[in-house]
Amino acid sequence: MTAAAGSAGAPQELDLDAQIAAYQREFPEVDPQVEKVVTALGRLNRRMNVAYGRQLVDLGISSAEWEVLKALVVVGRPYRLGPGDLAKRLGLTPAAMTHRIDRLVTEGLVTRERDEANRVRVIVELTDEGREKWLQTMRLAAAFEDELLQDLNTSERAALGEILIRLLRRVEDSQPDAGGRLEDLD
Amino acid sequence: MTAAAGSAGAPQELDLDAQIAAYQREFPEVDPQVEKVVTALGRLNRRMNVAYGRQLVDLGISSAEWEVLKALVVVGRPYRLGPGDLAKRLGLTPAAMTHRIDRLVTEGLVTRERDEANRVRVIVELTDEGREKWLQTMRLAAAFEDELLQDLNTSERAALGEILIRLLRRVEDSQPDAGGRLEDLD
DNA sequence: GTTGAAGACTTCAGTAGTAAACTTCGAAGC
DNA sequence: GCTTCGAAGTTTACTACTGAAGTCTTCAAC
Repeated sequence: MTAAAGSAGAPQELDLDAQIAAYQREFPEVDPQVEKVVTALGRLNRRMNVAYGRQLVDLGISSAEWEVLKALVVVGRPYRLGPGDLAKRLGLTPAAMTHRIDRLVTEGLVTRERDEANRVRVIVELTDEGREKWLQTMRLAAAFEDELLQDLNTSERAALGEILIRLLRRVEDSQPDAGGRLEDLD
Repeated sequence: MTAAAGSAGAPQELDLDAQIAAYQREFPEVDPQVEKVVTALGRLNRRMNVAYGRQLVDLGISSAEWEVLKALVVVGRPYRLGPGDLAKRLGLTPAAMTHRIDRLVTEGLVTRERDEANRVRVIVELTDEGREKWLQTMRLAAAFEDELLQDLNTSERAALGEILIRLLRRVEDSQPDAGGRLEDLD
């Protein structure tokens, strides 16, 4: 889940086949089958992100805020991390985390306090309200995902998952980690 | 293709199974199979975007610039569009397009001139250099995509494409278009 | 015990985006 | 032929991010 926020409107996309045709016209060496898979993948992902983004708007938080809540929930109780650690996990600079935390504190979704045992450190902790907000996002996301996959039976889902994981492993191998900023979340 | 640019480093991600386990621990109602498919999809897409982004860095352009080149190439000769039309296609505000075009003009990848037949309008046209730059991105992207899909035989590729398109159709139906910004491209 | 270096976070300057105000050209009404 | 309206782009104000500089605490060395 990630996505959407601004609102200049969604891009006006060509039909998938028209897009592939344009690629073939302008760059004949392209393999249409490969391009179709890749383009569909990107487009599906984008649409999903738009959907998640709308759900977040309904819940009154931005996807930037959601990312932070998710990172805190995933580490488990007592739902604490330092700003620097959060920044690494989210792929942001510490400076950006400072501001995100400011907003979340203002909204009561996390607290920020100095670590008394080691006063250089700061501890960001999820509040009950923050945890509840995250649970709400999960309920909406799960409903959307169930609907999205409703046309696929169990074996199709398994096959899709297996192929995606195979592809994922291949990119991760060639991209041992490190790297360039990204855009989305899980 | 879209992606990466900044450089606070890539997010430090949990292992896929560990991530699913965390979701199950914190939100037991979740369907692990569904979550696995969705998470793998998002993660694969992100990794791909990182890869595309690196290629663009190597070629000396940003993904913002690349989006504009692509839109112009896709319309075909004489590779012309107005700023407003470009903004709609890319899902940006006209204001943002003004600045993107500024940069592209400075780099010689597009030209901007008033439409003499209708002096309210501006015409953005791809230069030969801009078209060549786009072709270079396609050559790199195609090589990466071939490598990515090398483990899949033709029927697996076809099956994957078919499923993705089925899912895409479902989201597009429930999301008749309109609305929230997005992040990636094709 | 004071000094110096390292680490963790924040602050500052610069960039790219949105939203909204503004400017200009073209078309229509009278 | 002037006036008004609308469409197309640009400018302005504000937000969120990066990268680099700055501040404050801790730890090690002397």
